[in-house]
Amino acid sequence: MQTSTTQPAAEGYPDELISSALFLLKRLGMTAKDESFRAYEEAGLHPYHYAILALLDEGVRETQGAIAQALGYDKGQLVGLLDELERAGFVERRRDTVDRRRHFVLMTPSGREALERLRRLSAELDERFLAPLTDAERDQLHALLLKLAQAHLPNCRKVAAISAAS
Amino acid sequence: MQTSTTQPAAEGYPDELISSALFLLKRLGMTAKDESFRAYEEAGLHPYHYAILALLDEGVRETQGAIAQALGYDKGQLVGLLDELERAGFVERRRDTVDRRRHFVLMTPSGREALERLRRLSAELDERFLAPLTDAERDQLHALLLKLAQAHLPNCRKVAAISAAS
DNA sequence: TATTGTTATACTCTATAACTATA
DNA sequence: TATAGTTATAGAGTATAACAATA
Repeated sequence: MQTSTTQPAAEGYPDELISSALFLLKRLGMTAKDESFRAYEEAGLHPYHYAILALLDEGVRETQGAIAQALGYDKGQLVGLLDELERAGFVERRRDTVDRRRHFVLMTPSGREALERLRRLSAELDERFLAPLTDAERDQLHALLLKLAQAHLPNCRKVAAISAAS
Repeated sequence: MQTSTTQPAAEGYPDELISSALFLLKRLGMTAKDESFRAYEEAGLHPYHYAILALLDEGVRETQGAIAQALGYDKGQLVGLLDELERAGFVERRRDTVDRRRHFVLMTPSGREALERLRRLSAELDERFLAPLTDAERDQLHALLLKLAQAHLPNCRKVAAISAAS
């Protein structure tokens, strides 16, 4: 579709939007999400699956409710994600013997392998998306986003300890 | 809901996710989008309406197709947005007399007033969301996001000229 | 009666594609 | 035949709420 000759069409976002950090954050966040989804899809998984496996790898025996809370997912949504992971053989659900309403979720050996693959994929995506930035700029960006995350993402609050320690 | 005593539940995102700038960008972008939507909703509008009015304020006579292209919206989606703006009296559609398939979109005086209000709202939202950052850090963040935007957001490409000029 | 996990439902957002009127 | 705008449809993603089992 070539630009019409009878009218000088606008070529992109208005300047006043581009000069808003929040606007850029929203658009870039959506773009990053879309690109991630597509990339994970080629691996037959979703970023959510990666988050679940990464959480399980932290060593704590997690019930479904705890997983949903830690990742900020709806518990109904989590059921389907765990179904998929279980079908793929990456996790197992095991009933808690002392409280039979609860199910612990355990990662299997092949789940650990999948996690490794997902880690590499995640690193590639970071690398690709942040390619325009130098290493120093990437560190800057991460530090700034972390500050915002601690204020705005309830599930990032605990990082206060981490960032203080590192 | 208090944490159960029988199991040490995870309290938030896994560290490996938090250490990814892309992960934080995605989550913060979604949060920012949600908060913006809610705030604009109280004003009876959407961020998209602001984008459209801001574009029209740049002075060029825009057809609907040009608006959709400039903002990256689906043309079918734009129809509804313009309907709402027109119902509110903020824009008018006027047929192009030389090519009667086309409609120019013009902002009305009360549309200009609405734009002023939306600008104030947008500034407030930026201020509120970036509150954890100093002025210098906000500039840093904006510069970094702009670099990424020029690489990843097609409709931000033109800013190369702007940022070089400023 | 409250809680864990499951299922069903509905609602938003978006993408696609059919449709009209004009060219 | 192709294009500008409109309308209709379908899909993904998400949130809500009803439900069964257990406490």
